[in-house]
Amino acid sequence: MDKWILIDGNSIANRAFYAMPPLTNSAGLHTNAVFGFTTMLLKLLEDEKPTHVLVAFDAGKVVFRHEGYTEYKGGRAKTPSELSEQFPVMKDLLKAFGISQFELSGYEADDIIGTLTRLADEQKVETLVVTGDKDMLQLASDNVTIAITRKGISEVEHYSPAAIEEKYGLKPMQIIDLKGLMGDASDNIPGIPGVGEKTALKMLHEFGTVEEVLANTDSLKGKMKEKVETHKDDAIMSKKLATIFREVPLEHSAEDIRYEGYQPATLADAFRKLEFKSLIERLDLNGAGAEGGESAAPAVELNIVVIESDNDGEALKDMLSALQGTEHGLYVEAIGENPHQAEVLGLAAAVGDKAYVVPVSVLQQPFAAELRKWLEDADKPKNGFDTHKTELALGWRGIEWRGVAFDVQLAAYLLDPTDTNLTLNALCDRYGQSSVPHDEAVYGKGAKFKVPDNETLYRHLSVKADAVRKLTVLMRADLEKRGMNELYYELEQPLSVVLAGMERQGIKVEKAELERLGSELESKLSAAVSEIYRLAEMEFNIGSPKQLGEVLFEKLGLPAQKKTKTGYSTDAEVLEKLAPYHEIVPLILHYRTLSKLQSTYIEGLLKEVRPETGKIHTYYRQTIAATGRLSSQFPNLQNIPIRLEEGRQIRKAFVPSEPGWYILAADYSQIELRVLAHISGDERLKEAFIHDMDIHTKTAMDVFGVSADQVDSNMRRSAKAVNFGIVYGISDFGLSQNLNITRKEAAKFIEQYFEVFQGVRKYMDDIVMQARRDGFVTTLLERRRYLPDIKASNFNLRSFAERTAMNTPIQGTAADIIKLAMVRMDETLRERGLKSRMLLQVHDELVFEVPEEELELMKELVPSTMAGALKLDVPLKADVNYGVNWYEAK
DNA sequence: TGGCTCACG
DNA sequence: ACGTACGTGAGCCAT
Repeated sequence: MDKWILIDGNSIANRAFYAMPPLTNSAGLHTNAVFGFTTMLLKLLEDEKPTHVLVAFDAGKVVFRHEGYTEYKGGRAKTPSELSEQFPVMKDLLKAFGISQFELSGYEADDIIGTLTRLADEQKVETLVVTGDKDMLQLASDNVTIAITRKGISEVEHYSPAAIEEKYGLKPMQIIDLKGLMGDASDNIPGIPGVGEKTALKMLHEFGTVEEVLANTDSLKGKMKEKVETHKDDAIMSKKLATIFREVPLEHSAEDIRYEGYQPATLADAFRKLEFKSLIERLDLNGAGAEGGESAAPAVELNIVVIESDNDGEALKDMLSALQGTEHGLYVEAIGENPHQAEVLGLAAAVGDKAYVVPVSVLQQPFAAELRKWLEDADKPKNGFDTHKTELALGWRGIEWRGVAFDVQLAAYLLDPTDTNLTLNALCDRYGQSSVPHDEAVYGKGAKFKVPDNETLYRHLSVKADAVRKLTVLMRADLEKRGMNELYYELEQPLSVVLAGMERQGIKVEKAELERLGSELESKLSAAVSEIYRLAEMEFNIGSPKQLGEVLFEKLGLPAQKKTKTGYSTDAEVLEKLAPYHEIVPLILHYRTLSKLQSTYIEGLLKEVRPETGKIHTYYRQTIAATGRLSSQFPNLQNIPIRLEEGRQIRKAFVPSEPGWYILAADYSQIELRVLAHISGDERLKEAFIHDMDIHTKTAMDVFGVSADQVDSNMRRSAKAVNFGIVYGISDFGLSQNLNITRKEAAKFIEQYFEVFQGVRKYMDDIVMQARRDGFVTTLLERRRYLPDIKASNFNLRSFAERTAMNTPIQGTAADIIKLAMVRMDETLRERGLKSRMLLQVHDELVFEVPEEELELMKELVPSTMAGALKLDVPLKADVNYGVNWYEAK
């Protein structure tokens, strides 16, 4: 079966150019559009496995559409030279790929593609059109799917005729009617002024085509009628301009676009010229082409010494003396996502042009005692990568890794906390270092994972250690430059050690208690299931949103609320609204609650309890959250139920690990709003916290202008929602959703809030301006988050960035504060020789286990340490509770 | 593997 | 006119 891919070259190149950060090769040639284009192409080839591929380009100045309308595409800014210089490069690269490209004087890429899709329809060949231009949706058919780029270029959304129907309620051909009515500013297609997408869709749903709309203007009202009638001709012309011409005189046949695959050598040479090192790695082209494998090798050839047996005592001595200074890099390879269970393969150390490798089997032998002593010596500084994981992986094998001086991964996170690819390979690319091979290329992935032969493995570890050595120097300087030394060395680095301690300590969980709750749930579940089947008069999988949707909206005929990509939405919000219509609905909500508890919290947690100790050991990730918060995995202990009593019972299973001890939990009171009071300097808000008032009640008093005893529960609830909204970066829509009120009412609340809390309004305005000016926002401890979308022309992207600008300093500063408290608390417990142990962190809460004799002390010490972690213009406050389990500590 | 749903702060 | 509240992780279903 043939499969064609037709790519709109100009459109994709444009998208790539604006989506990618600037990038040049050493000759100064801009390459970002080429790079983006290429990554997208590779993904397409891999995902779609086409038999035929064509890239079409616009050609010539005079496009036939100009005849009769000279302003077509007139308003468009001139293509910047940084992009136009990349077109010839792109065309050469396509040649190297062996991919055909068409352009034809006087026609646009759209028309060429339109013509080929006509052939595809005639021959019934499965075809994918790839473009950034929604106009192309008009080409969709049973054979032809349109892939539209979104979010840059890495992702595409596929549109079949059914998908278009679902999203717009239109047939593919009606897309040109849509454009005819609403126009397209980017192509200078006028449409009818004042008609946007919403209005246009409404008209088309009623009348079907531009012509029918124009013939029925009588049924329109007032201004709209007038506008449509005065711009009849514009609409007709716009429709014509938006119509893709599908009869281009091509002198080619389908055979001309057959794709046979690329020649590795040719492609390797082309990539090398462009300095696309990561792509060479990705396609494993190192051995290919003119330069053979040399280019991927480190600039200076590493001299690798493998320490394999006790005959290598001398080499080991060399290694240890070389490691005395701080100019080194260490890398410990620990395989597996969960560090508590990771398998350690070995350790490599790079100093100068030398690398020493110690396989794990050797590391554990008697003659390596000196090395182990060095690793365990807190006074011997070590530079590593993901040392948090290393500490856990080695720790479970009896080696206490201490004395981390610098961690390249942690530093990279602070330098850009939104970076989701914190691998050595990616960091080397970003910092212009010679590339480290992808782990996937060395080990394979998934079921194909395999440790390679020793030579390959040792080389890989050496190259990584060498990369750590080089990146350490660069990143230390970067942290310094950004004023982040204190954040790194005084907070995050020490915290990493504190976290590892908590994780290894673990928290004791009573399996029997979970099992007891589990069997209660089981009987409630089976009762709910049979009742649901009875009311539905059929059996189906309640856990399948698809089947549930069919039952609710088709069989039972309940009114569908909103839709998702794949069908009816059945989330809790929808079901709440449906509850009055049918008694099955509350049962389904109940079923959802129960099955969530059963699968995630009973079965899920039971699987994580270590049989030897009865404990659960979570793993806090310190390099994930963009705001600086921690996250918790394997299992997540930061989302144990509390809001509903049924789920809260789960907490009864979390108990102290020593008999007679207690669980003590302390949480910050309103930390985010206190932080907001501090950074905004708003006098009223500060005043409220200085007097330790109930903040939601106080907000209600001020916003509604009433006295404390006049605030009813509804007013307080609204005020609470407004306070939440303020922290999140408020929008009238968001608030209206949350409170189930109209947008207008929500907007009024917000306006009233800002009238009263003018300092907060000023903060919100200032922080957005600051983000626009600097490109980033910071927390009190100089944690930084970049907001590249703050200047985006796309409303959505920009609005999102603005809300993030408002929220991140607040959420991030709160994260800074509790992290400080954790480091202090750990020190204090140690210094005072206390037995109490810090076990968990849940964003604004710390959980300890405490022996009876320390209870009185800890009840005072924990909240005072938390409150004193950072001095603000308002007091910080923490409440403390304790009990025989986590449930009782409330 | 991605989408949906839902648990937490 | 645009379509949203901020930040996470896990289980299950459908593909």
